[in-house]
Amino acid sequence: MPKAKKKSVKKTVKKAANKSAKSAATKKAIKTSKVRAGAKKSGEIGGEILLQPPRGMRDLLPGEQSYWSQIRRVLSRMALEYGFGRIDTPAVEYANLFIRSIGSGTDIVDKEMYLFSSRGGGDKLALRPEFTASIARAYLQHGMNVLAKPVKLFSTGPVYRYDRPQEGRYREHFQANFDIFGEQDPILDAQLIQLAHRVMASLGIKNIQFQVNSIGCPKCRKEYQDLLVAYFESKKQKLCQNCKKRLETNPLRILDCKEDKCIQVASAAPQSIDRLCPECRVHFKNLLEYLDELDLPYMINPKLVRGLNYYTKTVFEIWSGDENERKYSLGGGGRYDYLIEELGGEHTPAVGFALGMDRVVQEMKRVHARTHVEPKPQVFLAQLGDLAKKKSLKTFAELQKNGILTAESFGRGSLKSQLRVADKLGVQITLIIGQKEALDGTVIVKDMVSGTQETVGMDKLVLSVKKILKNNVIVSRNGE
RNA sequence: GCGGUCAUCGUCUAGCGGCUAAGACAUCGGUUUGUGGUACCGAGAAUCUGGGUUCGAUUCCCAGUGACCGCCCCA
Repeated sequence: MPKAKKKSVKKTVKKAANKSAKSAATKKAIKTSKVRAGAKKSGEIGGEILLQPPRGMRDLLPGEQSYWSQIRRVLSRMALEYGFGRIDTPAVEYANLFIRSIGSGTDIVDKEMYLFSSRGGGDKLALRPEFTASIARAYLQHGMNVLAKPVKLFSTGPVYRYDRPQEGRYREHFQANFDIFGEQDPILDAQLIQLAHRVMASLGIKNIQFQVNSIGCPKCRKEYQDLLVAYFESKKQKLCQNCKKRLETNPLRILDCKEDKCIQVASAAPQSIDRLCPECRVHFKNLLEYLDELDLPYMINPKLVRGLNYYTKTVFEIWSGDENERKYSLGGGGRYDYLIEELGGEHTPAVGFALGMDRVVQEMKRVHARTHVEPKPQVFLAQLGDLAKKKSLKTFAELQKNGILTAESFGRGSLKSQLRVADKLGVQITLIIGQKEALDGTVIVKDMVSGTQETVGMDKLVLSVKKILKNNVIVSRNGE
């Protein structure tokens, strides 16, 4: 049988010789189960329980939450300012929704989507790899086309992509998503980029840059694509294996290939912005004028194409940091004027973008951005003895009701250990209820800063605590 | 999907083909009776999983898993 078992028994016996046999054995058993709690292979139903999340997924622990709440606060404020209504859609959709909207031939659909069947086996489902398809679905389903245009929708939540995890790249990651339906004017595109810029600025992330491009509408895109294919066909021998395939499936992506030889070929390729139809050309020109007017940091990247098929006209990405530190984009988006039609609605131009929240957090850490820190309790409630313990819960609730954030450690017995905790938490006041106080209906109010304490009646407790807190604030203000 | 680096208490690290795997931080308890910072004492806590080589593996080899990096792709 498994070596581990033999070993643990051996060790247990050794330990047992020294110490209390029973407890050592028990602990060892628990210890072993920490990582393995069964005998079968991982992933099997009824198999071992791995005490870790699946690959590419992670826990966001309390210590990290100040970044996340800061982002959420900024996002919801911006959403409000720019008139976006919050929408939440399921993380699971029918797979066809994504296949139709993102398009087969894209990496996201072809190799990164989590696909599964429902229990009945009939429904082909998928974990969402992005938001826009779901939002468009909801837009249609709930008849939002009758709302005053533009319709602006905002969402945050997890998305799932089955790719190789690295830093800043997770199989489950969180996106904030903004979509605007019903307007084709590029001023909306510009406004969206402005919004993204302001979100970053509010988070303390300076030094960002937008890359923008226009890939045209279906008409000029088709013409351009034919031209591009013809060009690449003529240079086919010089392309990498992948790009030879892309010639059939997604020729635009060749422009974005990182292989040296492909870069060389692509550098001389016709550019989409030179081949735009008059309408798209004007659209792009106007967008750039708006961006100039807003003084937003952007550069035109003619090779920017993006991996989703539904985009038309404007595409853009957000990058941060200095040139050599740039590893990945913080967000991206673009216009998708035909997606709603593709899904069966009336012609509805639209534009949207997604922000990678995990990457934004990483960036915030890198630039030591300010975070949102939740208020910490300034009061600790200590109890001593059975009667006091009984009263403590009620007192605790009473303090909270009066807006006094209070910490406690009711499970502890000794006053000393409770005071240690109080000190560690850095509270300003410790309230002590002992046997005597419980009988008298009083509380000891101890000022942790000065070390002085006084006994007050239970009815005066709130008042007394508030007074000390107020004084201490003044003292600390003067101290600054 | 391909390639590279790595894997020891909760965390950061040490170590060696062979005695009980060491330390720091953190945690918990104590230093007499109902009072916190420091100090002192004590406790619990780890060699990722599986296989191989070996008398003996935490150490060497292989595979798996995971993290990180590069490619691919993307947020």
